Amino acid sequence: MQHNLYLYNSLTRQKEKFEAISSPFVGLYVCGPTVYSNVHLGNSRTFMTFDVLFRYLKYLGYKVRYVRNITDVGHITTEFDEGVDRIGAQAKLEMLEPMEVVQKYTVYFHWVMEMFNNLPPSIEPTATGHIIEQIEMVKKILDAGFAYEINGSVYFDVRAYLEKHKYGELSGRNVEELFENTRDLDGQDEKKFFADFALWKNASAEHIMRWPSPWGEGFPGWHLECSAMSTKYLGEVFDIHGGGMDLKFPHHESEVAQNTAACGHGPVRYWLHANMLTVNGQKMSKSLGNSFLPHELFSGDHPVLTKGYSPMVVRFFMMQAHYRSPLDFSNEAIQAAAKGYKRLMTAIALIDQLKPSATSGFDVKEFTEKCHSAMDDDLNTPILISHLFDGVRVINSCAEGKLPLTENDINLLSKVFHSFVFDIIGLRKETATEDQSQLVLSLMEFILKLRREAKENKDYAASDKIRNELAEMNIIIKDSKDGTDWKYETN
RNA sequence: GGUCCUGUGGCCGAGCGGCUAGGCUCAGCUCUGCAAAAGCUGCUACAGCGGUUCGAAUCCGCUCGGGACCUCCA
Repeated sequence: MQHNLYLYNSLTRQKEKFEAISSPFVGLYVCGPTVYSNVHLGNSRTFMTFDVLFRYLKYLGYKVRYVRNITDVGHITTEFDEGVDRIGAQAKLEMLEPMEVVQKYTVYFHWVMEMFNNLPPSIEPTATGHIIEQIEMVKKILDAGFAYEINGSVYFDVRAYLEKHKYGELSGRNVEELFENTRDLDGQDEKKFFADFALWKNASAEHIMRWPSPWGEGFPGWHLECSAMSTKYLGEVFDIHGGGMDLKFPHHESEVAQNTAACGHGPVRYWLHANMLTVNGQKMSKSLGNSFLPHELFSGDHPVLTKGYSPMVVRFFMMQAHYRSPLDFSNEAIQAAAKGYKRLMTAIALIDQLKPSATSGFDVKEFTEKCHSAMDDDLNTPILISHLFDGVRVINSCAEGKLPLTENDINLLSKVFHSFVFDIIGLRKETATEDQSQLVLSLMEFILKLRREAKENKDYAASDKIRNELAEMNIIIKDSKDGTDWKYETN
């Protein structure tokens, strides 16, 4: 595969050239949502980030198997005391069957992914659909001597693991230091060591979600599903694993340990972590009350929001920041993004109307290469977008007859813009279901004729009235030398 | 308290040793009946203090500020 893609690998803390294990195939695993509540905007940012990676790898010609799980059991709120399963807890709260909870929030999740134009993953496995695989993995880890059973639960034995392997490499953590900083180690815990984590939890009498296992009825630990499912669908070693930064520890660290314990080696070549979305400088989170849901952002129906924004404006807004930087949400910032997005889309629509010249005043090849190298540099979408706006200026100048472009260059420019804007960044046109029926076209022609006549008679009150009234119907009038254009716009 | 990241102009946000990021905002000009759009020009930057270097927003140290993680988190 001919390319020059570099990705920042959390494991080595540096950018590395991406080399697929068995090109042209690439295995990509991304930690999906725990479907006990609606995904919020911060979650969406992570999935958008890896959607761009998925898209770019495909653009480069790779055959990507993109696996993104749905966590529908095992995500425990606290591992001390009883261990409350998030799905189970929410089921009680809403008085629903756990699988109703799962279904409800999975449907919302899929809707949001579609609204943001994220491509569906190749496989979207659920934890409950892979109980057998998880039990098998627990057995393997037990057999290897890196886990122990107690009261029907099985825990990963971090101290035993530390004798042969490192724990904490990915997140840069030192277990001894963790120990020093963890207070209140009460003796109530069944774990032998504070850093041990559950592979399999015994289900108490009232626990709804339960499966038979060699250790009695129970349910799998959260970290285990990713290990089991990534191994099943991508193999013992695969190319890329992604997720939000807040999953680095303990989730991903434990995943590495489980795989290493079961197979003798780490599972992943490149670990990628997306940074957080903040609101007023603080991580978006439910407990802080600063999180809002995608549909609230679309409608503007939330105290934090001054108005609604379309999904593509939101996506564009996210793409203007690098995925490894925190991104702060504010009304002002997204307002600015909305205008930028419109400017970009308007220019793209203009490309096909450009009139070719015999010569070109712009180097389209060089432009294309710049766009490529931006993406090659660890998916630097903000730089890519800055280049695209250089292209926007070129398109607009050409449209005004101030800059010549050959027919070949125009075609090339059109191709490049479509590739990067639609295929790679994953924006899509948000045409406001424009009614192109003959009736509408005739009526508009008639209205514009009335306005032209008013203008010719210098009856500007009338012409302005027509323009203003149309604007209220979201029909935007633009006068130019050649006449008057109109278009229907939303937002 | 520990580990790590970060501090750029009115706002957002790249850059990571020398070369205009870009978007939005604001001002002027061109176009225009006026708008809008577009083009051109301009306006404010690299938290502070030291150090390394011919040269630092970029490397090092300290100070101050912000954030993430340290078994809920995308």
